[in-house]
Amino acid sequence: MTPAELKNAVRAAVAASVDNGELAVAVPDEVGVERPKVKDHGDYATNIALQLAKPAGLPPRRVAELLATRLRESDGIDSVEIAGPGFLNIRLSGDALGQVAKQVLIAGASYGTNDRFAGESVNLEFVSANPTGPIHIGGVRWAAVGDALARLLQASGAKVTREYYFNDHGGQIDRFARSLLAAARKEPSPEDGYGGAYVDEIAQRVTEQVPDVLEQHDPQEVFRERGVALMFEEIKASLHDFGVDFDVYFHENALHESGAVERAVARLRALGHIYEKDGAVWLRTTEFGDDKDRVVIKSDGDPAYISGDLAYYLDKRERGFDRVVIMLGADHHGYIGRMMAMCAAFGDTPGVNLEILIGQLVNLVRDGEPLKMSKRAGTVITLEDLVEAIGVDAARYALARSSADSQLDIDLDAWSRQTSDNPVWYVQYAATRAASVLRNAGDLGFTVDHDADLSLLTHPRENDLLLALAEFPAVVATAAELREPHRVARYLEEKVAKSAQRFWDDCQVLPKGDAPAEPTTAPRLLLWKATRTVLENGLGMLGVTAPERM
RNA sequence: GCGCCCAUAGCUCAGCUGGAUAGAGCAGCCGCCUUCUAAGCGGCAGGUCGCAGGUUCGACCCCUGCUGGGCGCGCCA
Repeated sequence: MTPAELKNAVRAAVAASVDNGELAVAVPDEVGVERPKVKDHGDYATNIALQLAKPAGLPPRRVAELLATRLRESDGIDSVEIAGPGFLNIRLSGDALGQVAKQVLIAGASYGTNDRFAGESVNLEFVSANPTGPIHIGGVRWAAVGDALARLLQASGAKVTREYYFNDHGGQIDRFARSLLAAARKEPSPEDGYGGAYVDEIAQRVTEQVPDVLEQHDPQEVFRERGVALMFEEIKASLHDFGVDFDVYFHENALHESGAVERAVARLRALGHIYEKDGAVWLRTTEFGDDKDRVVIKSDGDPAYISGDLAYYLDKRERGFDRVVIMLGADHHGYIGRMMAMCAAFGDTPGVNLEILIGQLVNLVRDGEPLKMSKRAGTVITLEDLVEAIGVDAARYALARSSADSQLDIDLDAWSRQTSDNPVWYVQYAATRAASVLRNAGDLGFTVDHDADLSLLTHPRENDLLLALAEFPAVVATAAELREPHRVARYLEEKVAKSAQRFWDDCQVLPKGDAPAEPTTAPRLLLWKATRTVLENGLGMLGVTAPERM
């Protein structure tokens, strides 16, 4: 019996009591069932009686008694106790819990998927770093978290498009081009230009592609075009090596060249949210909660930066996305007000059609001191610096295991150590132990038998592990719904890997030496297979590998 | 001045959106390898959940005000 099935049973008990006239309440759509912190409180607990007591006009314990009586008659429930103010503590029968392992095997790679976002089309935009340098550490957090979120939403039934906004229109590109030109001429970088060894590298490569570039009549334009292209290819390659690939790379230039900006402004004008002042064109965002109105077309006739955002949002909606999600760094949180106002100005619902997630800053720490210098990028710490220090798996896991709402320090020494103070190793170690049991079983001629007698899984360690595996689909759904992939990482560490390690220690699976198989051999093997499946699926959602051996 | 995020064990962080005795990992101390990976497991110790009020049967969680830290408030992009 899974938690979802148990919820249905509890809800059915409520419905039955209502039908019978014992409870005068509306049957809730969803009832909560949780794992109690204290083991004595059973396998699962629900506070539904406390919640229904007030509307029913009955004491909580009286409601609890009514529900307990009915629940005790349900299949798969061993006992129901009323505790404290009116909690229902539920214990499952051994076989009902054991069936979870079998269900994991049957579902296989799809175990953990759910239909929370079925039928929804979601556009996730993240990283979107400017092609003026290697991808910096701020963008890396979203590379890991955003990609994990994409996987979680997909696992929850959504149709997800990963999108990267290629900011190739504004003045920072000109500064980059001037920096490349200066480097090629062996001159110092301009005051407002870009520094770092990579500028010299890119300038060098452009010069190799176009040997006479400095003799051309507009060399800066050559450096701009080719330098940006090279930089962008490099960014794509680093992200690919990091396990992150985008479905759409969208060019800001396209919005300006196609007339999309003008169309977006015209649309807003028709809706009555545009006015002119001081020779510029303004969007009345204050009408929708922003703290000041925003210039859309500058007095010199050039579109302001936000006009690209207007057109880009409209374009995404016209491409059919129900939800447009944008993930930004903490230094961009000031955009939320104007973006949400813009969304409302188009007649959409902020928070539903447009969602903006803010990730706080990440520091790389070595010897207790924040890293300040990068080999290639000067004072900007890059994706390469991180991966070089601790590897892709540790990097992705370290970034994905903490809430994006909090600033994060990544201790490079701890995460590069191949010991137990490195959380990703702990989870991967559990996964390799599962693999090794299955491998050794195969060598001994045992196969995983789907018809194994799961009622023999009565050891407390087995019980705990089964309960942990049963939680997975709900963890995935919650993580997707709250946009918090770190819940999956914590679950894998604290619930699955922990329970699996304890199971390993206390429950020998394979017979020793030449001894014949024990009755528990087959069900335990099946439990290991289910555990391996959950660890693989869970790590997979974070973009981390589950090795066969370490 | 205004706004966003954060504050929980010595350190790094969870806490399932109001429930039972606040949880992990590391660091510290004590145990466990005569067969599936000891990169592990068990135990001990460690807390005024930043401070002060409020809301209610019940608050780490919600509200208000402080304190401290990070980041922002352009006709830049």
